[in-house]
Amino acid sequence: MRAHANSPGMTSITAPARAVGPAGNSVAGGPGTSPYSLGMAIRMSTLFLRTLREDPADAEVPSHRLLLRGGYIRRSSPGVYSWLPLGRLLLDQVNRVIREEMAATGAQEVSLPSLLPRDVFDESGRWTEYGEEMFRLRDRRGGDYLLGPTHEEMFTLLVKDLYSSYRDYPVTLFQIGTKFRDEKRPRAGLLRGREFLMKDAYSFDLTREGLDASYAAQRAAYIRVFARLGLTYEIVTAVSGPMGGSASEEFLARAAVGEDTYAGCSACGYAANVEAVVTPAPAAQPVTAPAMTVVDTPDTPTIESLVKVIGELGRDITAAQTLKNVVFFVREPDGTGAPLIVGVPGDRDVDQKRLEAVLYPATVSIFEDFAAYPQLVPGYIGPQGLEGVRYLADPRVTDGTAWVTGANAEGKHALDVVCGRDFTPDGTIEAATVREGDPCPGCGNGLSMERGIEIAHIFQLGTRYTDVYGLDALDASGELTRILMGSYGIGVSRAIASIAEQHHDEHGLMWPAEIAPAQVHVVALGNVDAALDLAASLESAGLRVMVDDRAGISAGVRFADADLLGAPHIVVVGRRYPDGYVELKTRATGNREDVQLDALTSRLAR
RNA sequence: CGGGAUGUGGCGCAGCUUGGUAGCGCACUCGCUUUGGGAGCGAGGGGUCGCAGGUUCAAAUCCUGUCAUCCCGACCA
Repeated sequence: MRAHANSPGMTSITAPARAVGPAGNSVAGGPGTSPYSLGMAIRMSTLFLRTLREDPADAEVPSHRLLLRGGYIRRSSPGVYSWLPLGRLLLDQVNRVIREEMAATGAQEVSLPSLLPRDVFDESGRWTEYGEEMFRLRDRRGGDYLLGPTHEEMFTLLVKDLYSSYRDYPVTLFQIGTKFRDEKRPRAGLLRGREFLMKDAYSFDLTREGLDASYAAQRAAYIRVFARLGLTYEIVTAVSGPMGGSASEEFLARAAVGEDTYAGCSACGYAANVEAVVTPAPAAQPVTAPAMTVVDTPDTPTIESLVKVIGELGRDITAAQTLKNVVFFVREPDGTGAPLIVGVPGDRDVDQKRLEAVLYPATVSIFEDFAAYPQLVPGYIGPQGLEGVRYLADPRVTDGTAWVTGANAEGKHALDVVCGRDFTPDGTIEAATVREGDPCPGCGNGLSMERGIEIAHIFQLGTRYTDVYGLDALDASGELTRILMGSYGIGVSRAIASIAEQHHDEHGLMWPAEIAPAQVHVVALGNVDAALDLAASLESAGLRVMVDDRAGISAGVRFADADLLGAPHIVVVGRRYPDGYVELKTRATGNREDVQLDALTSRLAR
């Protein structure tokens, strides 16, 4: 495939490389100044590129550092980046892979606006639900608009606009475009931006089975996409977040700088985002504990101090036998709110991320208004005899389990407080922190915790949006059928950063051949004409080629830039060229060998 | 939103304590030399020192305010 040719029938309109002088800059003006003309190698002598020798001070993570140093991207404003020519070429390659795999599923590409009217989002509820994360703006007439964070609403309306018969379905549409989220704290370059590139696809089906099939097709396509992008990743079960929906999986690229934590089980293959990890609940057990007693435990506001004091009273307990009760304030999207007490084993904390995931779309904050609830004694709260406040317990708090917990009085705790006898929670909740070694819900073995970057999220929306807009199809018997929807997103710019995270060393980037902006980087040491000739012949053999034809640059700089820019193969046209040899360096391994010119193309092809 | 730090040419930094009219390295331009792993010598161009007030004969430097950026945490996909 001729990657740079954007129209199959087009041929080169530039002069052949051969005609260009040794200085590499002899063609002034006209089409020849393009560093990557149609069907021709990228010429560094005219490429809009300046590599940086030193790390920019504000770049910490490897992908951000190297993409900046290599001249792929430039920061424009916080969390917003420009793509320079090399970055743009890289992006084109990644988009090409995505488009090919989308086409293979039968999905059709469209392009919807980013500037969206408020009323559409009022109907879906997301104008209020999405919160501060949404970029909002106002036009001259005072009309409210937003910059799209995702496009469920618009796609649903688009399909409703055109389709009304069961004969039209199923259909899957996708687009690759810019998304906007007003991050409180953008960070790590491309990994978490306020403006970013996303491929989002939406499937529309008549039946549950159809939705399952569409979901499976997209999931399989994603597996192929990420394999071609050279990413190591894990598919984990997830919660669906602000988009709503049921079945939900995330693709997490393994990376130390990842912001998502997931739990994996090597024994049975279970993998879940830490938000979605299910705690195996022990079976209810008969009550064996003696009757509840209350003891004086002054100055024990923490679990640690409590365990110590109870021990001094002659009762050896561990933190895991205590019940910690944390008060939160839960605010619903409509603005109403109420306190909620969450009970977890004392050796664990409440993971607010997990808590919010369960309570979504409500938001959670730390409870402070103890004056309004005199029955709540901070540091000494217990579930027994608690009135007027909702109490949800960890799944490990099953009937018959006995706990040491607060006695709802300053300086007092209660022993042998038995669930089902002394108190009954209003329900269970997954909110406790998950730890390395916790039992796997699939098989009971120990879970391990890993960090990852969320590069894709797929979920079955069902009728979440089709209900809102009334997207129906007339079936064969003339009845209306509600359409079932699925949503499938790939963070394109984030995936690129993830590739950089997984494929680099101390010298620079190491792109997989499939998406490298140039698959071969030809370094001219002295003999620029020869290098250009070679580049042209490699290009005509179907490879994407970049050639360092810059004048007056020392060999060391050329080698360093080649390593930094990250083409998988580096070909050096140097001292043995007159004998018919060039040096071939494999970027990923650092291996170098002399290769006969005649054999080079076939070597690179395999 | 809490904590920490920083704003001086395109990039990385020094100068600020003790005010005196801006400097170093890289990059860039020109010349000569050099030419297989970030070359050498020489000559150059480029900065209202984040912004606004104030103190002072004089402010990058001192004072007040403000804005911005980065990092950690919290939160968020």
